[in-house]
Amino acid sequence: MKKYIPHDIEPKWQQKWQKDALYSVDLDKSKNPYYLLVEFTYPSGDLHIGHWFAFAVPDILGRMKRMQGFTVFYPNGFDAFGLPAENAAIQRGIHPRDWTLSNIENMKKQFSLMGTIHDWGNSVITCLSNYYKWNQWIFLKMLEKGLAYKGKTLSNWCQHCQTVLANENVEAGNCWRCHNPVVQKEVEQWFLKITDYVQRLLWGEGGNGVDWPKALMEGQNNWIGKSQGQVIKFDGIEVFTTRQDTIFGATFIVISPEHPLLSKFVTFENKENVQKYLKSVQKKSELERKEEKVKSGVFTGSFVSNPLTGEQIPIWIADYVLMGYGTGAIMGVPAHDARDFEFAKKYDLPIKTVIQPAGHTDSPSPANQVPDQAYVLTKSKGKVLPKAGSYDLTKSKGKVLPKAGSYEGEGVMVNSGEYDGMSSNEAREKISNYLEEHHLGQRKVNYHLHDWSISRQRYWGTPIPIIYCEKCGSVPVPEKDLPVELPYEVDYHPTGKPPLATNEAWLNVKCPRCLGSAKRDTETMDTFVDSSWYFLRYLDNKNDQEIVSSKRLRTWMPIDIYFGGAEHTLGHTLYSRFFVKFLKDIGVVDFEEYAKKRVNHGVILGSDGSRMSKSRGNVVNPDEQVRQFGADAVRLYLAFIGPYDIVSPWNPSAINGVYHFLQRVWSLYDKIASIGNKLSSEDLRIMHKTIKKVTEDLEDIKFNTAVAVLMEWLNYLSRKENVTREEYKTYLLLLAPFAPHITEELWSFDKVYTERTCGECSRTSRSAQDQQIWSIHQQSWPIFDKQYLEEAEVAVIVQVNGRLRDILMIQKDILNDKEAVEKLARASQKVAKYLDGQTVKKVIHVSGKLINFVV
RNA sequence: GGCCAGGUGGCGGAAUGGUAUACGCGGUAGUCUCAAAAACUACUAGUCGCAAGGCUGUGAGGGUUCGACUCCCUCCCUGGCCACCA
Repeated sequence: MKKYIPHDIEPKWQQKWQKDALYSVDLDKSKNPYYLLVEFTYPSGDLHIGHWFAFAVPDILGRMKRMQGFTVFYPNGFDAFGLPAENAAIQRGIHPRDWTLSNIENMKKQFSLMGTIHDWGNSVITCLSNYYKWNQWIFLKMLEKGLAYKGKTLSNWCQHCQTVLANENVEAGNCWRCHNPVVQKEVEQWFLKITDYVQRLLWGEGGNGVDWPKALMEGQNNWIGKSQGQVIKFDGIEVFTTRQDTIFGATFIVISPEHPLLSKFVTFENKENVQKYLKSVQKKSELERKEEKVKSGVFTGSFVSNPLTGEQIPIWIADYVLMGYGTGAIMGVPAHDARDFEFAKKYDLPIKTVIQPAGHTDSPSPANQVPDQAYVLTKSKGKVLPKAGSYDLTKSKGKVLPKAGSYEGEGVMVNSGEYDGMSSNEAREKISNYLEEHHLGQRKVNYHLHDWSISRQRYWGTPIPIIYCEKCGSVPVPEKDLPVELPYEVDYHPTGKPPLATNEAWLNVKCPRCLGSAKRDTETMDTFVDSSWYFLRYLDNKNDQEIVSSKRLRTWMPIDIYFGGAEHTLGHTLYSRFFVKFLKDIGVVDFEEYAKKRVNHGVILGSDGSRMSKSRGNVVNPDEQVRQFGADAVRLYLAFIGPYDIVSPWNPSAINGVYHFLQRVWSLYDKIASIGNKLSSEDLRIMHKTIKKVTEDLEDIKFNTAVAVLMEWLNYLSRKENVTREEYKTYLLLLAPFAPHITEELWSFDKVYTERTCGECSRTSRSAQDQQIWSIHQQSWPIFDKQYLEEAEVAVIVQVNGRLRDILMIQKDILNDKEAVEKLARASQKVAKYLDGQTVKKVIHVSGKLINFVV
C-alpha cells in the first residue's frame, strides 16, 4: 500500500465535503438539533494555534454527535469591531473596514484547513450593518425601558487611545490594548443598567439549572459582590457598613475626595490643605492610587456625632474611600478594619476596641489605648490567637510574626454600652434594628457591580442611534430608520475630536421629532455589546425583519454546549447573560440562561512554557504544522495534549507521536484478513470497551483519554495476527471525529467500503440513495453492547493486611462466592507465605475486585 | 489581602476508596541495513538482590479505614483571577 501522506488526502476530501455540502444544516428542518458553539474570534488576520485548540477540538464532539444522529449546528463568525482595526489601520494607512474584511477572508481560508464541520452559510460579521442594526435596536429597546441612560461619571480614560475603558479592560492600571496608563476623567456617556439585573445574574446553589463551571459562577458572583449592610446617618453624612456591630468603635469618618458634600464640611482654616490634597489626588492615575502603600488624607475641620455614643468625631478626606462604592463615605473603625487602623496610626486618631475574640475575654481589654499597644492578633484559618504586645512584620526563622493591627473577625462585644457581652453577630442585628427604629439608618444590599458604560470615543464600532436636537434634546433614531450606518469617510486618527464628528454629511441630520437641524451622537458602542447576543443571530443571519425568528429560537436555543476562554468570566459571559435576560423580559426569547453547558478551554503555551508571543519567538504556526504533519495530526495532538481546560506547553516531539500513531492506523489496513475471521471474546471485549470509553469520554469533554484508549486498542490490534473487517471498520468510525481526513480516505478504500455496501445494502446494485451515502462522516456512531464487556475470568487482587500479594484469575461464576474465592486465595503459595502461623482475624471480600486477609 | 485551581516517573499526563504511574514523549538495548534514517521488538519510579523476591514511593506531617493519590485536619509550595468592596 502507498504511504500515508496527509497533504495528498486532506485538501482532496475538504473539497469533496464542500462540494457535496456534507455539513450544511437546514435550520428549519432539523431533527435532534444540537447547537455547538465556540466563542467567535477577533479578525486579527492570522489564525494561531490557540484558534485550533478552541475550534478543532470541540469539532471532535460535534462530529460524534452528528454520527449519533444529531443535526449539529456549528457556526462561526467574527467579532469584527474594535480598536486593533483602527490602530492597525492608522499604522498601515488602510481603512479599518478594508483591513478587517480582508483579514476575515484570509482567516476563513485558514479555518478551512482544520477540517471542521463549520457552517459558514450562517456566519455573522459584527461590523456589517445587517448585524449592528440589531445592536442599535436592542439599545433603543433598553432606552425605552429606562435601562439605557446617559450619565456623568469619573471614568477610566486612556490618553493614548482617547477612549473610555470598562474596569475589565484596565489591566494593572494600564489599557488592555495599548498598555499605556489609564487616568480618571469625568466624562458623560451612555450606560446600560446591568445593576437592575444583579439578582438574576447571581448564580444560585443549583447553578440556575445549567451546567456551567463552578469557578466561573463563583467568579461572577464575586464580581457582582453582593454585601448586606446598612446606610447609617452620622448627622449629614451617610456611610455604608456591613459591620454595624463595630459602631461604638467608630472614631472618625472618612469621605471620598469626589464626595458631593465635601465642600460643606471643609472649614475655612482647612481649605488650603484640602485643596492641596485634592490636587495631589487628581494627579494620581488609577495605578498610582492602587499601588500606594501608605494611606493619605486630610482633615476637613468638621465633626459629626456618632449616633450611638454621641461622641464628636472628626471628618477626614482620603482616597482610600472610593466614591464608586457604597455611599462614598465610611465610619472609621480602626480597631476592627485594617485600612482604618493604618489610617488612624498615621494621623494619630483614637483606636477603640469593641470586639474581643470569643474565648479570650480574659485578655487585657485594650480600649482607647495607643496604637503601638494595640490588641494584636493573628488569624489562622478561622481561628484566632490573641497575643499581647506589639510586633512588626518581621521574618524570624522563615515565619512571619503577627503584625500589629485590627481584629476583623466576630467575637464578644466590649465597650459598647448595653451591647456588652453579646456576640457580635447578635449585636449587629440589635444595633441595626435600633438604628432603623430611630431613623438613623436603613439596611441596604450593596453590589460591587457597576452599570455598564458602553460609550467609546472611537470610530470602528456601532454608532449609537441617538440624535441631539437643540429644541427636543436627545431623540432616539426611529426604528424604521435603522441601521444608522457607520460612515466610511472619516478621520479616525486620534485627535481628541470623535472621529464620527469629522464627517459633516453624516453628522448633521434633521431631528426626527421637529425636523429642525440636529446632530448625531458621535460615539460608538463597546464591542462587548456585539458579542452579547451574536449566538442568536447565527440562527437567522439574513433576517431583516426581526433580530431572530422565534421558530428557530424554539428549535435551537438554548445552546447545548458553549466553549470559550476562562478570561471571559467577567466580561462576555456576564454581559451576554444580562442581554438574554433583557431579551426575555421584552418577549424576544423565552429562556433565562442561554447555554445549557459551558466549558472553558485552557491555553497552549510556547514550548518554553511561557505565553506565545512574537517577541519571544515561541509562536507555533498552525499552517506550518499542517504542512509538516497534516491537519489530522494537529487535531489529534491538541486533543491528546492533556485535559481540555488546563494550560499546557506545546511539545514539538509529542506531535511526532500522534503522527506516528496515524501512520500505524494507516498500515493496519494491510492486516485486514482477506477471509472473514471470527472475533474472539477478548477481541469483542476490547472493541466494546473502547466504544464505550470513547463515547463517554467525548461526552464528558475528556478528549485526551479518549485518544489514549484508541491508542490502546491499536496496540492490541497490532499485536494480533489478523484484524477483521468489523474491527477495522469500527476503529475508523471511532477515529473519524478526531481525524476526519485519514479515516475518510481509508473508508473509501475498496475493502472497507465494499464490505459495508454489500453487507448492509444491496448485493446487486447500489441505489441512488446509497450513492449519496459515501462518506464515513455519514455513518452511524458505533454502539457498545454490555454483554461483550464481561470477561470469563476476572483478575482478583489478593491482599494480606492491605498489601498486594497475588493476583488470581477467577472464573466468573464463582466471583460472588466468598468462600470459594478465599479457598483459592489461601491455596496460592505467594499468599500462604504470609498467612503461615498467623490468625486471620477478618477477611474482606469485594466481589470481582479483591480479597483482603487481615491478620 | 481575598477567592479559585493545582502539587503523581526524566517530561505531558492516567487512576476520585481497591493492582499507582494507563496513553504518549524522551531514554536504553536489540532486529533489519554496507551504513544511517525510518520501522519493528523488549526494557524503562527508586532501591536491595545473580535470581526468586523484598522494601520504599503520589509536596510535608498527622488522622479515618481491612485498604488512601483519592476522604478529614494542619502546614508548605506553584499557578490563575480579583483586589483599598467599607
